[in-house]
Order: sequence, then structure tokens, then C-alpha cells
Amino acid sequence: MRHWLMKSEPESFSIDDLKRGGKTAWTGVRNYQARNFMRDNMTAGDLVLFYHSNAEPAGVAGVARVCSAAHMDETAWDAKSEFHDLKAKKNSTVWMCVDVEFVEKFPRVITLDEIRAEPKLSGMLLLKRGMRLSVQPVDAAHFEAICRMGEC
DNA sequence: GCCAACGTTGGC
DNA sequence: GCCAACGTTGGC
Repeated sequence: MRHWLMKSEPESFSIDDLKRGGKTAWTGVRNYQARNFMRDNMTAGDLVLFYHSNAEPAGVAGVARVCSAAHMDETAWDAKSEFHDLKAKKNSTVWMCVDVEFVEKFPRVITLDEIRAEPKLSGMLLLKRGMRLSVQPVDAAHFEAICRMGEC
């Protein structure tokens, strides 16, 4: 089982939205590297840190679990979707997504500042300068450490 | 709202 | 295949 971090802007989709719905298709990823992680490396059962980006505060808000293999992201050719890709043909597999289910919401958000301040987490990809990937792998040890911070 | 950093596009 | 211009991300 692998561990991941996935970013979402809480104004459009937050950990509370996931909790309410229980499950969602993680649509709208339009970056090849992020897509490749979902398509080639994710499997059902993998655990995900749910990260709130462009938020106050930005940070990890809880945990989710991958609950499907990668499949077509149908928003790519949906003219009504905010994720519509003008170049995507119907049934294109260029853009894909996985389904993700709610696991837990932390009592408080583990902020970027706290993550930066924790020596154990200094190697996280998230902290790399210029890192913008919205789907990224996380070491099991880093995942554990953040969960421990989140649960108290 | 600013802007640094990055990915993508397109002319050549 | 280079690279300048442009668009996007995301912290602040």
C-alpha cells in the first residue's frame, strides 16, 4: 500500500464535502505527472493526506482512501464542467481520475508552518521549493507522523 | 492582489 | 529542438 497527498482548494471541495458525500471522483487533474501517479501507481486501499491549498490556513485537513483504479475523467469533455478541456475528445483517456473515500477529518488542520517546523518531515516533497504537484507520493513515515500530529 | 516558480504552447 | 511568451498554481 502506498501513501499520497492530494490537494484541493476547500472553497471548491473540502474535507467536509468529502465527509458529507462519503466518496468522490477526484476529477480535474490536468497535469501529466499527477495523472501518471493516479494511473500507474495508485491502487484501491492507498491512503491519502487531504491537503487544503489556497486556504487559510493551508495544510492537511484529514485522511482519505483510494477506492478505485484510475478511470476516465469525464469532466474533460463536459462543456459544462469547470474542468472542461477544449482539446479532449469524448471517451478520451488522456485525463483520468481515481475515486476517493472519506476516512477521517483531523480535529484541526496541520498547517504548512507546522509541517515545515517538524524536523521529521523535512524531506517531504510538499516542502520542496516550487513544488506544485497536486498529487504526490508521501513516505509512510511522513504519513504516520502527520496523522499523529492530526489526531491530538 | 502580488508574484515566484513552474508547465505548456507555438513560432522558428 | 530551442526558447520566449503565456497561463496556472499556490503561498503570502
